Amino acid sequence: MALRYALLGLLAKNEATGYELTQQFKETVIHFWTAHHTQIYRELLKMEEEGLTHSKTVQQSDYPDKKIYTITDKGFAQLLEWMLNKPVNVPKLKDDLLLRVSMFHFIPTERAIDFLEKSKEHHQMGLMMTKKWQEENFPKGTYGENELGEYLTSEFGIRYMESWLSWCNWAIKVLKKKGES
Amino acid sequence: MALRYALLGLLAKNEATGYELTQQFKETVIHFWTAHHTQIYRELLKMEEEGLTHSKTVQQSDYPDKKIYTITDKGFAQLLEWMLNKPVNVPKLKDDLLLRVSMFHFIPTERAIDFLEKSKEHHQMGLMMTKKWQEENFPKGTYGENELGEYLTSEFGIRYMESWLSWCNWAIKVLKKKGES
DNA sequence: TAAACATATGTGAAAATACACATATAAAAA
DNA sequence: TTTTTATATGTGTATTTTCACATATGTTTA
Repeated sequence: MALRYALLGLLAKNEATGYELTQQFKETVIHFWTAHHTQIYRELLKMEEEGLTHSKTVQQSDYPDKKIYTITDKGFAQLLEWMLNKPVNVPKLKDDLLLRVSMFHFIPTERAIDFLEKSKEHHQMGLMMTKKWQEENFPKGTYGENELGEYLTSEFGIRYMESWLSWCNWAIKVLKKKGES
Repeated sequence: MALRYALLGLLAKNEATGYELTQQFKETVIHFWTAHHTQIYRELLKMEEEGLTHSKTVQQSDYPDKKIYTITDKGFAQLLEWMLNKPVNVPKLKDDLLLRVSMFHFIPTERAIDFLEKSKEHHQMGLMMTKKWQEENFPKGTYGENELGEYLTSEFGIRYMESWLSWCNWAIKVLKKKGES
């Protein structure tokens, strides 16, 4: 249900195609919401049926046609209604790596450290990219009127990844200490 | 698919009922995986059909009968096979509050701060409880042989909530600065 | 005295999500 | 020269997850 509000929130800032929305999910929304591209396209169709968005098809010669979506007044009204009057659901997390960590006592220590090292690489990469993105979009912490939300959540993403890396280093230390004994 | 491995991991440590597993999900697994109790009961039934677990029903006079599940050799073998040979999926997150934060530019500043203050309370509570749980279960950082995983992930939970709180304070400061102008 | 909470396990149906696949073309990289 | 990547939007199906509800009883709280 809330996927639509994520999409409406993005459309309230800029009109966009399903493809562009998918890219934005990977770039910025990733810090707090995940969705498959097929799910995004289907939700866009449903929202148009309900009059929350409106689309125009644009022909392109060398690429496939694209559908540009805009938010309607009704859509924006529903977005605000949700934001201000609907209860905040508990966060839902599924972290495959942490699930494995929770069973590290079943596997060899070296293998466990491998998992953490690989995960460190991923998070280091993500951290670098998000920092770069942040510098490009909010140089010296300056943000536009309609960018406040993105500014706050991208900072969340950075802090999350930093905290992840620091925890990872701690966990590796614990494992190495255990390996010695 | 991975829910079953979370359950097998817990059962590999101790036999348990569906009810108890649900409690454990709320207490410790919460830091990396969420599941509804009906989903847990259904997965347990399916796993038993597939011979990964085994159950015995225990009659109780004043409470309803309970089914105590144990992991089978086949179940443990599959758990290890998954841990060591299956690719690690990308984490999936749905955070309703952060989704709202990403649209804070649409609502009054005071209202936005309210959201963050309430969220701070939740995380402060969670942090306290997890710290208490950690002290009870791992006094002075000592953990048993089959508790390594829980030790590492509970520390992750604590650091996550601390980082959350610190980000929250930062965000509130940003909003207050904005409110002044 | 009534309501809520803890114990304990589920079913039926709906909604959300993921997986495999399909289509179509150009540019860039291996 | 073959493969991969980027552009762009989907369908059909399967799996996962949630929601509302059901059952049954003892204790605690308002």
